[in-house]
Amino acid sequence: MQWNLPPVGRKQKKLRTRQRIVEVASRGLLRTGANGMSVVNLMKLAGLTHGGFYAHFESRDDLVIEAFALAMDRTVSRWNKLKEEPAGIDAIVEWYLSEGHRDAPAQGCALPSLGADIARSGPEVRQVFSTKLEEMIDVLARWFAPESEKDPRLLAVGALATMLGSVVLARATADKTLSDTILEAGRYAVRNQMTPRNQE
Amino acid sequence: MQWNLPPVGRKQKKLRTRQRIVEVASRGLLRTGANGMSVVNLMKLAGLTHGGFYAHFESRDDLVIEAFALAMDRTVSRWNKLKEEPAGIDAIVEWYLSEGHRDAPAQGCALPSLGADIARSGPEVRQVFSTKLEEMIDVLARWFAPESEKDPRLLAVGALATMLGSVVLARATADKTLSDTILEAGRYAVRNQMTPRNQE
DNA sequence: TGTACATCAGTGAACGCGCGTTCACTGATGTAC
DNA sequence: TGTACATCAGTGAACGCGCGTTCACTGATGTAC
Repeated sequence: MQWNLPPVGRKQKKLRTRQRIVEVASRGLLRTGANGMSVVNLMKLAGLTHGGFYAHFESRDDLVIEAFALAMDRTVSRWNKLKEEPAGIDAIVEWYLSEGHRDAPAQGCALPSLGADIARSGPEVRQVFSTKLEEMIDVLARWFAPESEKDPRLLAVGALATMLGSVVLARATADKTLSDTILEAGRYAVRNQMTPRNQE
Repeated sequence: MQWNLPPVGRKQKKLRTRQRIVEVASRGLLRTGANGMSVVNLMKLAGLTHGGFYAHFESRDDLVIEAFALAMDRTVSRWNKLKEEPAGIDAIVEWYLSEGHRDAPAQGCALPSLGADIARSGPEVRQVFSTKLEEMIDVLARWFAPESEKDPRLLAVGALATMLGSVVLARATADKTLSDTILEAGRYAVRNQMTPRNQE
């Protein structure tokens, strides 16, 4: 080899492995919570043994931060895709408050699954969270009553809080009828926030 | 002793100890999450050693269920007290979305702290949750636009979801300014839900 | 192209630790007379 | 009231287990010539 590019074969394979671990972790942690998955189980799901983990990450905490950031990115991407549809923000709201999203946390938004865990985490995790949250707010804010005298971002935050809160409640409820009602209540509440009454 | 009442001294003392453990646990778990506190630490906080735990509870899981139910009862009681005030439901909303509530999870509502954990728990925990949630909805529903064509309970659920979601977001955010804004957005959103626009 | 050596992603046994739970014990309290 | 015995709330050492992390090793891949 006379061209002095770095050797790519092994490095690329390692990078793909690393991405697979983060991917598997980001879905697993949404399902089990930030502390619900061991390094052993995680690596097993990625088709590896646990020892190799530390060739890719400094610690389990580091992986959790990356996995968590990826999960939030995935939601932002999904929203950006959904906003292409004619329904626009309605498509986002319908998806967020759907039975499908409620029943498949691993494929869904990180906020209902990990929000409380993040609140208990260190400054690094919370900093990542804040950054990604701003992104989510920005995506939503573009649809929110730009003619209103209220900051669209404020309206977006309210709608996001309503959606995530509804999903938390709907997932925790044992009774399916009540759970479905909660989703409906969430959809109704968000719709109300999208065209707010004038303030007296 | 000729009257055949049960001996009360020791039994009452034991009952008080048991209540103290549940009390300590209910506050500790709000702070740390359902898996964040060991039996050893819990008993230490209650001023005891860990061995005695099993004189009071069959297992740690049993204690968690009781502690969690107590935490939800405490919130219901607080709301019932707040509703005596002239401000009525506004007092509840103001408390829920206050900086004080955000910054003291152990003294607050169980939903933002434990909601996601409950969703991952067994049917017994979720059954308790559903029952207590219905109580919370009932308390809130009495204030919600009884003249509206919409079920007041549906409005109450929407407001509760917005409040709990806002507190989750506000607690997770690293940036205090953003966190305060989230609380404000929550208050604004809930106010909007209390007098919904007419549906077209 | 073929051969000898270097690299390093991934393996799996082993570590120290904290966990939930058990159990023989203690000593303060209750009961019997 | 005093004495002898029974009860049992609480103690603390010990258990087996799963955890995050370390490390000597392996064997496939890359490099040098």
